[in-house]
Amino acid sequence: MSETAIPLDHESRLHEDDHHSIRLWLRLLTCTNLIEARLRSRLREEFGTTLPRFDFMAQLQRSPEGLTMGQLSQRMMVSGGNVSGIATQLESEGLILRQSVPGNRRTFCVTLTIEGQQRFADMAARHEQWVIELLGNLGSKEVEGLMSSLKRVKRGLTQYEAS
Amino acid sequence: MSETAIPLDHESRLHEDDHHSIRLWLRLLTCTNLIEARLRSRLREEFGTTLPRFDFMAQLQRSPEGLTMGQLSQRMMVSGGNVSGIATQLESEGLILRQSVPGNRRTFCVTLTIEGQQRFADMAARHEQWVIELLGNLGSKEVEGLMSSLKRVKRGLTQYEAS
DNA sequence: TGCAGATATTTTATATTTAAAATATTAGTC
DNA sequence: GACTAATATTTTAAATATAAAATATCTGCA
Repeated sequence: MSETAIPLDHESRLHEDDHHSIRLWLRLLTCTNLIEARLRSRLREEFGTTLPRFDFMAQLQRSPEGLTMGQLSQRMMVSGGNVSGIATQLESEGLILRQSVPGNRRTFCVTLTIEGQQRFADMAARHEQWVIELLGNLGSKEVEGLMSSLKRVKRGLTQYEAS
Repeated sequence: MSETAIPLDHESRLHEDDHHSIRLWLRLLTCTNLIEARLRSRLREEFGTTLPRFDFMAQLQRSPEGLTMGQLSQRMMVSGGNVSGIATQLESEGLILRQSVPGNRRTFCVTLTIEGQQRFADMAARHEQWVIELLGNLGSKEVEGLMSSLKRVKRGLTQYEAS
């Protein structure tokens, strides 16, 4: 038991004759789910917030000039209705602003408030520590290899979409 | 624009000075989300079902002797309440059985019905095609490299949990 | 100008998900 | 046997997610 406990996860559903793409997909899913679960529980414990709210604020912090709801939806890879709901929450908590733009009355310019910036900075520092802890056992060679392979995966996915 | 359109996704939130672990994490998240979205929409279009339901049935098909609710929860990496709800649905549709076990009145033994097995077989064949399409642009060398690196990621995550 | 179609967002209805509480059962200990 | 703790599952409440409908606005064109 102490030697080689087989983890039970998505990969438990594999058959011996499954295609290697299936194996890769399930391993990818397992790793992502494991990391997400850790980050989610820590964000909740330490900051009383959630992953999508953190993600929302992270995108805004990266774009100090502000983002529209549509841009946030695209970058967070969730539906428009979803960001709309999260924005309503964060706005009511005073962490973001939804300002109307002079030239265009359809769009909003969403930015972090000062309080939102400070709050996010605290969380981001801890978040970075957590991710480094979670992935820190990899050497830089291995990280490089993963980055380039995953870039190919990503490119294959996005160009596939176009065809 | 046609040459090198920069995709807007989770990685858009990166800063120049972010740690390489953060970069890796966001790329992992992006790839997984992209694949999940494709699989989800196709399962809905072609079979009118969802990813968690497919996952639930996949785990059962892998274990013909049956699984308990707790085992399903662990392997699907979701909460117990979640599998409980999915099981209720699949049971009402006649795709699974939730049988009580003689020696232990706490647990259920969940199995696929004959209809469930057939239904799953149809979906699994298409699912495999989709995943091969989505990841097929990778050479076998690259898949091997990803598999071994992700194994290290996974090991780091699960042993980290213990410490 | 007027209008058709495209775009941006929100709303609605429904489904999913989690965490935590509730329920029920089992196991261990004295 | 009785009591405590652990285990297995379901239920509940709140948050999250999607798809589709509804609103509102903009753009282009005749």
